[in-house]
Amino acid sequence: MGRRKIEIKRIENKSSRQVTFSKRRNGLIDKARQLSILCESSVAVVVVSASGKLYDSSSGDDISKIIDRYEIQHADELRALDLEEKIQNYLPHKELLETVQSKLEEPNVDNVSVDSLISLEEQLETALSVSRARKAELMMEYIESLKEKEKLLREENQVLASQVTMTTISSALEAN
Amino acid sequence: MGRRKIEIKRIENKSSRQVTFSKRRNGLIDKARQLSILCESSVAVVVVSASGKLYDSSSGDDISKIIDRYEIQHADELRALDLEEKIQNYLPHKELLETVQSKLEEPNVDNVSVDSLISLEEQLETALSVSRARKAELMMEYIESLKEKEKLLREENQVLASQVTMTTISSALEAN
DNA sequence: GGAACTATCTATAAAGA
DNA sequence: TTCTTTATAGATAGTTC
Repeated sequence: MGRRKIEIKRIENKSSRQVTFSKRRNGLIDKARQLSILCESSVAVVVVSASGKLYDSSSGDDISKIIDRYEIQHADELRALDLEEKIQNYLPHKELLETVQSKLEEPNVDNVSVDSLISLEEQLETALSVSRARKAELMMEYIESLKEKEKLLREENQVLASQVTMTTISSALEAN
Repeated sequence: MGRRKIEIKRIENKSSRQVTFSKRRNGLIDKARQLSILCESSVAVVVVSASGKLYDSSSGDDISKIIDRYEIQHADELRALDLEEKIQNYLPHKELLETVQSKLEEPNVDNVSVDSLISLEEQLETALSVSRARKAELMMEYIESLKEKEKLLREENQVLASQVTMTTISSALEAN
């Protein structure tokens, strides 16, 4: 639906790719908005440009709610570590709290409650370090993907550089 | 773009709402696919229907990678820290410690160990949050530097590509 | 200055009622 | 399927950083 039909393949011209990206991204987000209103649903759209810039939108509900919903669905896939953690770490703490509290109500307190507190602290630390580790992991993954991209670019670069050399030499030879 | 114009508001008829949902959802996902191919980007779409059913699609990369990318971007904005904060909210352990302390302040208790526990915990928390923040900061800096490097490579690449074109054209001209 | 990105306009391909 | 409305290609101008 434009001046002419285009094939669905990477647009080679950088600036028209950029223009198309911006236009179609807006179009997509508007379609998402319409779907959400027309059919009372929630839609989240996340777009990452080639340059790594992030664009997101949501309609019908908060994007984090929609993503949470996605993560709940895929809980088995380790992505929902989040939820798993809540279940695995939060519950024992609750129990532990109750234990500590009940211990406190007993007459001869000290050692037991201090021990419980230490253990609570340790469990809490574990839970926190898991979520921290998850964040670090996400960042590391991202760093790896950037490094990979860099490597590919360097390779492409080298091919191009040798092409320049070759064509220059051959045209010099032809000149003689 | 149908037989007649429709207003963007909830479709009241249940069955046509259902039909529209299905058609537009597919259309949206296809548009996402096209955007990703045309502009070498990654697009994730998550749709939750009114009945709670989940539909998702991704193009250009795995949906979890795209969502990870979203979460990294919003790391400061609390989504990645989510759990950490939630745990801290669910477990007001500082208050608990204070409660314990006040309970223990009654006759014949080991005050010293509780005091040192509280102080230890506070110090630990401070140290951890500082080093955590510092680590995240360093990683973000690193990510920025990688992005910058990528940008430079892309530019260099483009220069080389145009050189190849130029020399090819000029040697073709010389041949005539 | 310059690269990256967005806005505007019109003709037309394509979505969808 | 039909056939109207809409999205968007292409070109270019403007904006932001």
